[in-house]
Amino acid sequence: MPKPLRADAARNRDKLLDAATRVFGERGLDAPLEEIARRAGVSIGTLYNHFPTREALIDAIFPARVAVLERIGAQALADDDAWRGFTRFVEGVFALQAEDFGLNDALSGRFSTAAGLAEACRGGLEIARRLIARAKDSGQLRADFEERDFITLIWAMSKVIRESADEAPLAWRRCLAFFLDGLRAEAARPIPS
Amino acid sequence: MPKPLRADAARNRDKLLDAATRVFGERGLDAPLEEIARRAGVSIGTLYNHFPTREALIDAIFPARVAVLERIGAQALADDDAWRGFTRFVEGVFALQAEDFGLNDALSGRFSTAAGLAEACRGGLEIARRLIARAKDSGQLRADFEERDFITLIWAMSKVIRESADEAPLAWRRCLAFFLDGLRAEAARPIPS
DNA sequence: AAGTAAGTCGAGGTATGCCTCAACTTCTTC
DNA sequence: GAAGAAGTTGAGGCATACCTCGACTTACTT
Repeated sequence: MPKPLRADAARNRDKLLDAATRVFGERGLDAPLEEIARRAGVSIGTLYNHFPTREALIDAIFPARVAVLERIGAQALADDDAWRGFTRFVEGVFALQAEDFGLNDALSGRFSTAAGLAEACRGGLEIARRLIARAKDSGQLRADFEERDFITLIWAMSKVIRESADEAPLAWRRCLAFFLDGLRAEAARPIPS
Repeated sequence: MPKPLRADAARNRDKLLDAATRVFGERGLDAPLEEIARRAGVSIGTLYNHFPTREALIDAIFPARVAVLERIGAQALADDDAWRGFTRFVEGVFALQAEDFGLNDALSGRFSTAAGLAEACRGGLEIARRLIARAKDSGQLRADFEERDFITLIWAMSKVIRESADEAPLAWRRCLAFFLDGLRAEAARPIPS
């Protein structure tokens, strides 16, 4: 339906998406749009011509990246061992976040105004829900761990990832290991009110 | 040594500290200084007259707040049960952070350029170190938990606290409970490299 | 009560980043 | 290759926040 772009416009659009992916990846979703335009070798006006809002740009990039998570989740669901599937999924998600500050922001809910991104996140959460249920059913994941706790975990780890990126880029793995040990059914103690 | 302030200046200084405490508490350490001046009923020039940099203002407020942590830590060290002391300290720290976004920023290392604050944090860490050692010695805290993991935990929880403050102000307690269950010696599994 | 040091004020300069639009350039079509 | 549609440009207006400085006001001293 949308009429085809002129050749140069299509080229510029690609350059913009490319630059945006890099800049968002390095600096997060609130990186200055002017830097994206600069890196794309294009004027700020052209950026706005293609993507009238920051959300539009985000929506053009991140749903596909989030979809990668769904693939990881699908593989995890195929794992014989429900616990191993769950942990591999979680580790996979954070490993991706560690390489891409934009994805990090995207998953931790900043810019949830970007409709396509929000939709993709819902898809990812759906898979997470299934992995959680399966790991609980197998008796390996503690019974009181819920979907909302998964979201909380994403918040927690996203900060750790960002904060330690320069100094100790593997710190998040240690932190996650501790956390996962607390999620095993046999480690569970009642949550104090 | 510093000659005494004129009466009105001392009053303004107090009003500024008061306003800054509230504004930092609500909005974090990067709150606009002009709002602090406004809330103090004083001009921006007066703010700069008393506190030439943001750091000076932070240093005038937060060392005392961080010192509260040391008191909590001292109480925790007095607890018969080393594990209970450790967990009470941790919970105490985060409970304070939950009430004060400024303290939250302060402890998670933003504005570590503020010398007095950094010093106070070092003091707090010293206590944490002792609590950790004691809880490990008692065989209750897992042996591979280190001081740097405590710092990582602070990063993690600070984000959870901030993010959930509006929607679910108790989410951090759940998250912390899971995490602490993973810190018990009997829950510990080797950390994957 | 006057003189002066101390303190206050706030308009305005600087910087960053958002976003627009009228003039210009380039592609495509016939 | 001319005309028109499509796309690009970047200066400039807007907003926020930082920070300064010269004119003004107030408190203290004698």
